[in-house]
Amino acid sequence: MTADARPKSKSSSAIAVERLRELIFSGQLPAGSDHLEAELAVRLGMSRTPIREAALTLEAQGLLEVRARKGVRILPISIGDMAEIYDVMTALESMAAGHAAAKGYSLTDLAALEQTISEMETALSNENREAWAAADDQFHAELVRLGGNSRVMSIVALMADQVRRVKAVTLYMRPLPLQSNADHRDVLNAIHAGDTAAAQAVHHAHRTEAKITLMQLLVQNRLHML
Amino acid sequence: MTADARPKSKSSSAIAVERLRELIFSGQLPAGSDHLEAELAVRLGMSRTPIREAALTLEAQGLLEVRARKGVRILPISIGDMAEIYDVMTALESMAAGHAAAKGYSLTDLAALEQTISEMETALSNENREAWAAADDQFHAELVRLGGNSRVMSIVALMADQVRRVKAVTLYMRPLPLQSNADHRDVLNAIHAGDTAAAQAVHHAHRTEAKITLMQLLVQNRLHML
DNA sequence: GTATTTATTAATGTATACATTGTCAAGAAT
DNA sequence: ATTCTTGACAATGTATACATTAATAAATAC
Repeated sequence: MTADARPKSKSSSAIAVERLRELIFSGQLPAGSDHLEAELAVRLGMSRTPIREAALTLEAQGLLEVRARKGVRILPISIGDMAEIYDVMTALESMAAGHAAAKGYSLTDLAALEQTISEMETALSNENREAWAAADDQFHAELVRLGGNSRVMSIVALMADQVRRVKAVTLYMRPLPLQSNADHRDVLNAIHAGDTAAAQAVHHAHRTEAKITLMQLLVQNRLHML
Repeated sequence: MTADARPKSKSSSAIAVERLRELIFSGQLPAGSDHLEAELAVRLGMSRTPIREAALTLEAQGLLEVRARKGVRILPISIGDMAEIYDVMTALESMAAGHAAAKGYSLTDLAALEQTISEMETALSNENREAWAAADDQFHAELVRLGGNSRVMSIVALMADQVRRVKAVTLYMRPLPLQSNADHRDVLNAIHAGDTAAAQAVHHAHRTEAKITLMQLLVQNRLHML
């Protein structure tokens, strides 16, 4: 048996997907901008073929759009888009919370969820918004995982991707989300108690509140498009 | 040269997506079967490139899987998959029904939905299951459209695609869905009355019932994989 | 000066040649 | 007989050449 560290050579196409995602989320490929395939190929040091395949994949994920003879356009996100995305997340995450409660998870099973809440509390007391946002993302991902529906996991992950750029902008505009954390703990408790209706209702209310807060923030700051 | 009157020339890639979908839904590419890219290219009369691009697209849509050196595999659907799919549809369609009720649609706005219900009634009295299934699909698509969330429309359409093959099998196994039609009319009435809670609740119950019926049917007939 | 037509061209869409790599089978060593 | 090694092969992954087409500019007619 070989003692190599399994470099696990990834395909250029997979690398292109990763790198393009990074470039989009970091803002190096700004929303609304157009980019020629050949240009991106040079930038990533590969031929047009894997770039095209990556573009197809990212188009299916809703991050960009390939337009004939105009290159790929990084999709901007409007307030209306955000409303749509939040509604989808609200519906699916609430269902996941309910299903999670029905599964009779032990405290051990819920340790990961508990962990993300602790991290959010720590981040809040340190007023570290970046850390809080990261832990919040993990909380929602873990909640959905506990729901046990792989399709819900995939869809919610796609929606979370689309909302990521907007969150980066709004993170420092709003007050520290103190109430948010109490909500999270309520959801955890309802799941542990096996109360499906409560888990679903509490999380639904939590997400609805978050949506309203974000919408107001976007309107007040004239962030109609990001 | 052939006098093919094609005013609009679609790309080979787009044609490949269409044709492959047809082949999958018609069962000519059965669930679980593997197919080499070169093979499909010959079959559709084009090179591997558009076939690969179409495969990428269809993979993102959850209809098949591209596996290195094994060709594309048409994804089978298990009972567990069906449960997941129905849960996603239930959550999103119920939300759409609620939102549709909140929009204060006039009878004119709801004419298309009314039309699909009439078609289902006609199909039922004629015991025409194919026509009923087609109208049922249209009802759900129209309901989601009235909800006004484009992402919900896309996601539900994807789920409906995945469920299509299974429906073709189960269509003649179950009794005629008489209750189903009454449910549809209840949903329409709730939307017209502007009763968001009722629209959501009634549709949720309708979908939950449909899921249970289908699950029992699959288990009883040992259809663990399709 | 304006508008219509035509020609150029730049970028994608497609075909094909080539590189890479896992699979599978045959054979050697134990 | 079994397992491990090795190597040929076959299929995808990638690069590149070529075809197609819509946008743009140029030119001509009015």
